[in-house]
Amino acid sequence: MQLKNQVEWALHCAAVLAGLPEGRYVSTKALAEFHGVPKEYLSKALQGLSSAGLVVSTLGPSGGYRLARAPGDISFLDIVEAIEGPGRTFVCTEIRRNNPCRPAGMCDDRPCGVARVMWAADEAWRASLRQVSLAELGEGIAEDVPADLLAAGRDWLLNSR
Amino acid sequence: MQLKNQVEWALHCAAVLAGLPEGRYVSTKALAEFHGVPKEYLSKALQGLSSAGLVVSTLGPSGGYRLARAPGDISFLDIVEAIEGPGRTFVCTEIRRNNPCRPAGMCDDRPCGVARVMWAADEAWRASLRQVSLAELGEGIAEDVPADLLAAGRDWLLNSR
DNA sequence: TTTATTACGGATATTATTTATCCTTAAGGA
DNA sequence: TCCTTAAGGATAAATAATATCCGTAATAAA
Ligand code: FES
Ligand code: FES
Repeated sequence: MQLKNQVEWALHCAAVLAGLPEGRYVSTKALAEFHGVPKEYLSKALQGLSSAGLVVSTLGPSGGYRLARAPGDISFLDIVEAIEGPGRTFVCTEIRRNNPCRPAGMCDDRPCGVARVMWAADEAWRASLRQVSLAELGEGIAEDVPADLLAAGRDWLLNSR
Repeated sequence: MQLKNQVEWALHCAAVLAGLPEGRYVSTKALAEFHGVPKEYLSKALQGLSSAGLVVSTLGPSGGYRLARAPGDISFLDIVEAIEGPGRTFVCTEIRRNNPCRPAGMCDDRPCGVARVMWAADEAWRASLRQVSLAELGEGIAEDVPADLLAAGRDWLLNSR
């Protein structure tokens, strides 16, 4: 079980957009070249973010994407779910119903004990992702990479047309 | 991203084995019929449990599988990892290295800030699975299904040859 | 007004993974 | 000796991930 590579791409794109001056847009082309990933395919990920309402797009020259909300109001979970969908990692196919000793309809209203545990773990994962925002990601990154390099990246993106 | 259906099968098989009297073995055939899943394919999952050291197998008539340890000493994580492997759900392909503004080798020793957050969530998921054992699963199931039905299932499995 | 640029979405191709079946081998019990 | 069983390799089918291509409409700049 592995998350799609789009998740890594989308998170990095969101991180980049979070560092931009207000109101500036960056195109798919610029984001793709900056991250070294295929433009057409990255586009699908960005469309996912867009339809989830996390980013806003605009057409035409100097168009592209910007965040729809403040970085502090967008969580990792928001982005991961925009790419992966809202489904759980564990899906129960109700194999307990095949048990030859089980009366039909037996506690069908209650999820299976196995599923309850698996879904609790899923929820722990989600909770962990929900509590980190793009703003906090930015703080973490600022500790790793010097301010002048971050500024250079910003400039590269804004002037790459 | 979705766990394999084998995970559900393996967990249910383990739960069943945990409820059996000490020293009794149950065959793949019986487990497959009990759960209504294809025998040959379930066999692969059981082989996974076996090579992970979670169950012990024996050959010949009245052969099959039993747990290798007490139910209290086998966690959900043990079983999930036996099927899914030990890998993380988020894999970092180091797209930061493609950043045209980044000096080569820049903090390559430290994982990317994005990966750190994703891996922390992975760890939360694992921790959640690690802290529930088959014994605890058994307690949860005993609350859902009456003792006589559990006994009937046990008998069905032990006499199905 | 024209032109270049862009997001969007559908169609399609390629590759990898999951799911499943089949068959041979060797071990163990009756 | 014969039947049952786990183990494991080979292979096939179905599904999902990865990727490319192209047409359309919107938009800003020239
Ligand atoms: S029946 Fe699906 S997890 Fe138990
Ligand atoms: S480079 Fe892989 S998560 Fe940042």
